Amino acid sequence: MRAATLKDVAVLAGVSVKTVSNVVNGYAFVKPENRRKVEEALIATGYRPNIGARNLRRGKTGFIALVLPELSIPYFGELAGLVITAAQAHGWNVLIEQTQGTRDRERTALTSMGPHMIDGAILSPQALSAEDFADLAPGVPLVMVGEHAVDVPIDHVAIDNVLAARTAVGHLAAIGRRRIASIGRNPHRGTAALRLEGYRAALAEAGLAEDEELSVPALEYHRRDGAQAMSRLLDLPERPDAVFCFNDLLAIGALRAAADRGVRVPEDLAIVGFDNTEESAYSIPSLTTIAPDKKAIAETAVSLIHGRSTDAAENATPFDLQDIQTPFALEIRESTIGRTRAPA
Amino acid sequence: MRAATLKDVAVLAGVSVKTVSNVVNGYAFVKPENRRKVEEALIATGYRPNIGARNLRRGKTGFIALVLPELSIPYFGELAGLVITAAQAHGWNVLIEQTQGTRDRERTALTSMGPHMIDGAILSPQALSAEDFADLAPGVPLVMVGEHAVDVPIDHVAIDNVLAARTAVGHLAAIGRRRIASIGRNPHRGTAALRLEGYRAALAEAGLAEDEELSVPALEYHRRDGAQAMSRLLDLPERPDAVFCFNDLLAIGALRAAADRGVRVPEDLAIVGFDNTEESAYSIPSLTTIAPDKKAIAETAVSLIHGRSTDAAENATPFDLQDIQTPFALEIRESTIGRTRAPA
DNA sequence: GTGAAAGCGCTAACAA
DNA sequence: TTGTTAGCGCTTTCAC
Repeated sequence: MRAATLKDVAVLAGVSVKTVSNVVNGYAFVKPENRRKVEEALIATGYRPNIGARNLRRGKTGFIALVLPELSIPYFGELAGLVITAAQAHGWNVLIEQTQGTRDRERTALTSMGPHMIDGAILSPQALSAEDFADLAPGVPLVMVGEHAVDVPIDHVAIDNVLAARTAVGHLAAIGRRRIASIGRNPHRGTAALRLEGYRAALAEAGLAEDEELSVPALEYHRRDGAQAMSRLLDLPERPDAVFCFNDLLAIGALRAAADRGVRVPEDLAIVGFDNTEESAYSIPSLTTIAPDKKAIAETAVSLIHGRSTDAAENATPFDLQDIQTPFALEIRESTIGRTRAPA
Repeated sequence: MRAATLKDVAVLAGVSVKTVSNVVNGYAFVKPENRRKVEEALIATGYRPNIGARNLRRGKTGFIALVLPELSIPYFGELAGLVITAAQAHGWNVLIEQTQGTRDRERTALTSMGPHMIDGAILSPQALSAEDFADLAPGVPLVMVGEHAVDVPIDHVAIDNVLAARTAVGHLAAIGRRRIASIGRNPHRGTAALRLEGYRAALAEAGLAEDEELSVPALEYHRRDGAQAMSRLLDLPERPDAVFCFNDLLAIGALRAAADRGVRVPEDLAIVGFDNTEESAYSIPSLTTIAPDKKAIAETAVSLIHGRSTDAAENATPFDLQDIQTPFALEIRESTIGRTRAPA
């Protein structure tokens, strides 16, 4: 049984397609009698608008793309869920593109999505550099979340990474730690540079000397990398008494490595993470972490695209680049101050 | 600058749209000279096909829906990533719909996706019952993963839940546990019934009596619910010496509740989870868990839809309902056998 | 208020 | 081998 079209409904209701269309789209001025007839026919046929056709006609697609490394990474899973919810409020469906964080796949994700495919894109780039943005689908509103490739004239939504890192490390200093390490240095990640900067600033503020060998790089930000990096730190002749990890996964790995060596957290070693993934509230010990307002990030990013995409259609506000900072908080848990209470 | 259309390319190349279309779609018989001209024009214009228009014409949408409770739940995040990858191989994009596990949202997800919107749907229903499937978009291939609402003539892909649960609980019995609890009983989840059945079968096989109060229900399958349920079990006058949790999140919560009470895992209490989420390999202690082959689930589900959707178009194999079982393994870690080695 | 008809960009019959 | 053309289902002028 072929699905009902507008025309089928019109025939059944004995009116024109236009009238049916008016009813379907909530146009106010329809003769009550006709409206009734149409509504009946709508139900009788089980009519559902063909969104594709509508969008083709309207010149919009009804989709936005969300380009991120991997959905299996908790932070991105959580973020994606929030983006989908936020997008729904604007009538958008979300196409998710996974890049594994490679520059190549980030490029193709962006270029393959023709301008017809999507009304906009939100991306969390890991490896993309300025030049890659040259041949982007023009006219597609783009917003970057999290990472910030400098020198690229693209809207951006994120927390203040430097301040957040400073806050995290400041907390470690405030509880009396003196030999504070960091895990996550990475020349290819924009945020890594910012978090490292915040880390250094906090050390300086606390009057602590920086020790090069305490800043351990991590190429990937998975649990495994955190465990490896932590192992290296624990092999040092003079062990750190605290470590700031650039994300929660690294911190979870660090926690694991510490446990494997019999190093007590937080007594011997305090650990702070970054992202406040749900997992961090239940690890043992639970993880002190920077909690970005992910909902705000998702909603702001979607709103920006929404604004741009209607702008573009109408009177085109020319070029007011947005760089929006969303709130964050320091969530203090057992990995820095020890057992206090069971998690909620 | 308006995006280039087929017609623009045709004009520039000095041929007809048909020829351009032939080139774009890889049709073999095009005069070499024309092909060259078209290809040049393609590049010059930066042409990108309008997928929406193509699909409208072809009567397909190029999308499949993935309907699941929440992307922030690790199991679903991981599964979604795999589904997206598998779908890509068939040229599909994936629309993700989050239902929060409520029947209402599951219903609307399924019905709102008109048949025009999607070529098929994969769903992981939590609360949907047989009658809800009555008014589904007809003609849209559907496959259920994981949960299995009985009496519904819909393709299904999952592991053998009874056997998996039996294996998990059998393992607990094999390491000498005698008072084995379970967390996750739930009248509204199809899998819960199966896992409970496997739990009971394993107890019987081990010659262990079943104790009603050791089967604790969980309405949600989040970490918090696992912690609450575990607390209840630890309040019992006669505590269990092992617990089988119906998913990893419950197990993580149980781990946390045990730690809060000073109950040692696995010495005092062995814990087994279900799903083998990445988190379970890094918890402290790491979690013994049932590891379903998620990749197989994702790929099988997508293949089924693919088969159905081409079937439907062509000679319609009438009705051979598929109920496919994918492999699983028992991943034995510290939460049942104690410290052995650091995770890889 | 409503109908007729054009056309969004594409594919595919049919002709040439 | 290629051009012409009719729609896919919808929205939207423009008449009436």
